[in-house]
Amino acid sequence: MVQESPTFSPLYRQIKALIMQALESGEWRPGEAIPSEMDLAARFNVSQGTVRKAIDEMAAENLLVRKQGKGTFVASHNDPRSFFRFLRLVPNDGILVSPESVPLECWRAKAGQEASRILRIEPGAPIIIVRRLLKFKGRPVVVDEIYLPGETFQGLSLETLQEHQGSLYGLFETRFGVRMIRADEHVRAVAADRRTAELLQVAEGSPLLSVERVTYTYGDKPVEWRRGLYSTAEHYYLNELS
Amino acid sequence: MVQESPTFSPLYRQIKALIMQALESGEWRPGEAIPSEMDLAARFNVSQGTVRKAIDEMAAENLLVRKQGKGTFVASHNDPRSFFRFLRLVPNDGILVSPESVPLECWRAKAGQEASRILRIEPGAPIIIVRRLLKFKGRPVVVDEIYLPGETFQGLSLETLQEHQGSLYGLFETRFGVRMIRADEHVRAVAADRRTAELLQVAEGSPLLSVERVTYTYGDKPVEWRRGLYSTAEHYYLNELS
DNA sequence: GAGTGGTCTAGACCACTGC
DNA sequence: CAGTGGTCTAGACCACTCG
Repeated sequence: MVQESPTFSPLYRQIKALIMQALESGEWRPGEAIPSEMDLAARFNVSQGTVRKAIDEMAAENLLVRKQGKGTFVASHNDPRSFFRFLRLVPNDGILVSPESVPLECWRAKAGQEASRILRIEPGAPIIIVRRLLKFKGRPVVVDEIYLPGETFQGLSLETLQEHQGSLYGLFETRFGVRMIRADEHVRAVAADRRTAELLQVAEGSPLLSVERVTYTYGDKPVEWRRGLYSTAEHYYLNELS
Repeated sequence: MVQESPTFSPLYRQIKALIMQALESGEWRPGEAIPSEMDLAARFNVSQGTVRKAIDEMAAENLLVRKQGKGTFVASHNDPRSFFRFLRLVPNDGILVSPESVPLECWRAKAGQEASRILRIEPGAPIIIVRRLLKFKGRPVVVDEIYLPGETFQGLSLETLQEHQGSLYGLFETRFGVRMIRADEHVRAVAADRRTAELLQVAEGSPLLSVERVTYTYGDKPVEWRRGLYSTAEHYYLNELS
């Protein structure tokens, strides 16, 4: 037989793509329930099992959350269960506490070479830069410098950041309709510069974790570039390998 | 109706446990094929679909590897595809190269408080300590100090380590029958001590990544505790968040 | 009790591998 | 061509949630 399908894609993946598309278009908002498996099966003219397999994959990727007896929901960074999804910092004693976010600065700039390459925008395109402190139990532990494409985050200001309760990605979701899906982190050890040392109340030159993160939304589109400097005297960066 | 099953466990999980048990008992060795889904279904008196779901989970946990048309195989650290499974260090230029492992020392000792707690062995029980260097393109990048329970790794010597080609976990698998399944890593930034600085050819006091890893075999049994010091001038520690 | 996701089955057919 | 994993279906029943 002739191989007719060099790009063969099983039905459930096509269904997945359709659901993805609906998600991306905002047909269902974060936190809301999507239609039942039976309804989706009817809509796409496939069996429940095929829809199920599509949803299985999306649940595994943290795009959807299943709740037996209730329905399937669009994952949201405003859901308490997602708060620690992207923050891998754990206190030495192992007892997790929610950090307090202290916005320091927020200003406009034009994208330089690096920012334009990473965020895939034109050099010189508007960007927004945010600096903030993360405190655990009142103690400063992380300094973040966050680069955002200005077009996507129009109107973001220090006031917006200060008013908001909850996680930054929760704000991005509700205020700007941007859903953070996945991220890559590059971790290095660096020496604290003077300014950072003061903010984190450590000695100048003391070793800090440098965590560079690029965060992506649907379609692997980068929408955030940030560099965090972590003081790892009282905390560690946890990674589970399997 | 009365809730008869507070500890309800679906059939496919029971099957998974049985397959796990067979794996653990060594019924099939790393790299070997396990019986076909149909055979297992017959053996356990369930449908193929149920076996499939059990295997699906185990494949997702990297315990088994499926190969369409060929069969399902026991995952092995001697498989080239698994070489980088636990090493998250990437060169700045992004081009992966296999590191060269240089064993430096290997000696016997008795477990102190920390080692006994982490490896869950009696204080004073025999342990083996290995020090080694990891080189990329001839340059030293990582110093590892590895603590192993003596009982499990009887006969391990510097010569064994030097003779062996391939990954350390591959050696553990073939020589000692120990399969590394998952690991937790605690990452911090520290200053290079004099001895480490010399080995890594960096200045004393310069910042290094400290990567503490506890590695587990079947049944979440810890079988390795190691501390690595990584020079992150030419490499970074990569973590993918989702 | 109605509606949701979760499990289990049986059978058909497809895609890939190797003899 | 036989044997393997991979897909898809249809239907039955279970576990959970909520009104």
